This record gives sequence, structure tokens and C-alpha cells, in this order.
Amino acid sequence: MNTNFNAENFINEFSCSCSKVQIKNFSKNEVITTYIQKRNQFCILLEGSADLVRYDYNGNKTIVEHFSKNDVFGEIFYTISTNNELFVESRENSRVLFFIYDDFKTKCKSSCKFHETLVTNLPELILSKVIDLNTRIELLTKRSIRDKLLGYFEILSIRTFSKTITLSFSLTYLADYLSVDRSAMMREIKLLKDDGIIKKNGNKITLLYK
Amino acid sequence: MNTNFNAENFINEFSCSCSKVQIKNFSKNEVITTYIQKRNQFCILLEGSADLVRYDYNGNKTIVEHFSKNDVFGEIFYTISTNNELFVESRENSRVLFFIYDDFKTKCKSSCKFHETLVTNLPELILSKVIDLNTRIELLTKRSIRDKLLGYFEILSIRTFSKTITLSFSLTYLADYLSVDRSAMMREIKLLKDDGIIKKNGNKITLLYK
DNA sequence: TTTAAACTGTTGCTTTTGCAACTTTTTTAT
DNA sequence: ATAAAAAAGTTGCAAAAGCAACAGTTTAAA
Repeated sequence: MNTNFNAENFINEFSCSCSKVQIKNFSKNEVITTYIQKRNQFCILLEGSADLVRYDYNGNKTIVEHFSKNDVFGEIFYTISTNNELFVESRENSRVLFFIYDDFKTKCKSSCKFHETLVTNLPELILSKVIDLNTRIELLTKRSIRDKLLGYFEILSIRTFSKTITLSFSLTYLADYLSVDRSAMMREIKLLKDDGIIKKNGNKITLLYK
Repeated sequence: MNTNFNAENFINEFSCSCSKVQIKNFSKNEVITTYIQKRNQFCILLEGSADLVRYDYNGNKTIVEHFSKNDVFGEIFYTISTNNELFVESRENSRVLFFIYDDFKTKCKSSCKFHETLVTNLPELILSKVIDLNTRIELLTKRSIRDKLLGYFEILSIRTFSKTITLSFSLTYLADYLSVDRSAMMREIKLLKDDGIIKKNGNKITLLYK
């Protein structure tokens, strides 16, 4: 699965006049959208990165999803608004394309090329989201912090074809992403080092096993 | 998001002659497919129910995903074959449609109506999968067994518009689905009862709060 | 450039969860 | 109808994870 679709280039090329989409810019830490009462909102991250975050009643922050360029998100992907407050925060300067999925399925008046191409590419974009979500579930269903960490490192290692991986974010963030307590995670990292399973140098981690 | 597409009816109606798909029947507990070397395999569950399961090195079973009628699955939805053995088990007598996604994107020779309709409905089918996966992530990111249980009960409660829910499967299964130890989960259920938060009668659970 | 804020690293203590082992009950198959 | 298998329900103990509270370090902002 490898889509060549790049929404940003596409938009620049056609400087979209489609009446059904909207593009907005966001600076770091700005809230891009909330998942409340925006039924069928569909967003594409054109540039930058963002997180879908949730804070529970204990103040625990969880990174429910992480989005990077070309990722899709929006309330369309959620059925039940639980009591959770979910919102998407920009992690750096970002550009986001918004539209309402139901509107978009029908052709726009001018039957513009942009509209058409986007619709054609939608399955691929959503499919790649499914892959991301499944990867995340694989991690979250691991029973221990150790297994979550190793599972995560392994994924990065496979992706980069290297036993040494570089974390592009803080360990605090990683803990939120793996949905575990930070200090417990730090302890586990130390144990992994002590057991000779990994080596750590700043934000570089090397897998020593196998 | 409500798709009216029903793959089974559709197939019966057109008694598909499309050369690119295959339909097979499975009886309870049979392995429908494994997620190893079946790149781009795309499956639709026409009838019955099934689970994507994983056994880790400790013998822990995890229900990675649960599939019911019209759900889609297959290795196409997974990028990285981790060392995990993933396979899809039929939970009852089931019927499954198989095809290779890449083949299917291009029209079949006869440009059959079946092919066309399926392609048209693919985005909706995948979209509804995303919704399921997100719901699952919501649950799995909860920090405690208690929160996972309550989160799960709440989802069922919202879906059925009722404070009383009926579990259609065993508690053993639920523990595998929530990815927690069964006895620990049983203990937590007891505590929830003791705390007057739920009432339990066989497989019926009533939420007492709020 | 100095100050504040965020992140890293660590630890003692508490709570939660997992594990193993068992009994009782329910379901399923012969 | 009965035996076997699966599930429910319990419990003591061990291990893992969470919590809180630090000090030291790095990063970002004024």
C-alpha cells in the first residue's frame, strides 16, 4: 500500500476553487478541532503534525492518535461521543483541509478536477489510516510496559531498516502515546538497559537482541 | 455514517461471476486466514462472526479485533508483519468473500456490475472499520481495568439506548478483548458491584450511576 | 543572557494487576 | 442422560505499574 497522492501538492497545483473544502493554518499547540458536534467532519493534514488527545478525570493525558502529513482525521471517524473530550492539537505549524464528508460524496457544481481526484484517492487515504490504527492496537494490547516499549521500538526499527532508532519527540510524549505512567516507563527503560536488551544515548536507542 | 450496502444480499442478487473474487464457507473455530504473506488480501465477512487473534509468548490470547457481518479485514490492513502470529478465527458458521485489493482496483474484463458496486462501496466499508478501530483504541487507552469495563459497558449502553446490557459472549472472551487478566477482571467486576456502580445478573449488566 | 518551563532520571511507597490454583456452575457433545 | 469441556467465581501471593515528590538537565522564551 503506497499512495502517491499528496494533498498539499495537489492543492497548490490546482489552487482549489471547490466550494466544499476549506483550508486553514494553525500554529503550534493550537486546537485544530474538537470531536463534539461536528458530525461527518473530515480533515486532511496537508502540512505539519498533530495529535488527537484526551484528558481523563485524573488529568492523565493520552495521545489517542498521532497525525502527520497526509493523514486524515475528524469526527467522521468516531461514532459515539463518549463523555471524553477529544481534541486535535497542532504540534507544529500545520495546514489542514476541512470538508463535510456527506457533501463531498456528491459532485460539486463545477465538477472540478480537485474534487474528483480527492474522491478517487479517499479509499487509499482511509486505508492507510486503518493500517496506522491497527499498528496502534497491536501496541496497546501488549500486556506490559516492557512489551509496549519493545513493540514500539521494533516498529520503528523495521520502518527505518536499522537497529538504532531516533525518537523525534520526548519520552513524556511516548508515555502518553503508550498510555502508561511516565516514571514507570522510565524505570522499565532502565531495566531494559540493565538487562542488555537496549542501549540508550539521548534520544537514540539501539536494539541489542537477536 | 450508515451504509446500506449489504455484501451478502448483493452477491445473492448478482450471483457474482467476477473472476477476481472468491467466496468460502467456514465452520466454527476454523481459521479463515492468517496475516502472513497474503499481502493485499482483502476480505469481507458476508455472514457470521470472527475474531482476529494473537497469542503472545506467554500464551496470552488477545482478541485484536472482532468482526461481524459486513466487516472488512485482511492483511491489506497491516503494514508490518511483526513477529506476532495473527490469524482470523471463525466464531460461528461464516461466509467470507476474498479478493486481492490491487487486482480489484482495476476493472475486471467483463466490467461486471458486482465489481463496480463493490468498488463504490469500499470507502464506506473501510470508514466503518475505522470507527470500530477508534472505539477500540478509546477503550484500550483507558488506564485501569475498571475504566475499561465501564467504558465498554457505556458504549453498549449508548448503542442500545438502555442502562441494562446483555453480553453475547463469555467474560473470558471479554477479558481477552480488553486485553486484561480474566481473574483480575472478575475481581474488578465484583468491586464494581460492591461499590454499587453496576448490578450483574448472569450475562445482564445494569449501570446504576448517573 | 537569564529565567522559566519542560523534560529526564530516580526512588520509596501504594495500589493495581497478573498468576496459579482451586471449586462450583453452566454449556456442549456423545 | 451423562461425561467432558468451558466458563464463572474466588483467593493468596508475587510482580508490575502508578503516584508523588524530588533533583538535575535541557530547551525555549522574554
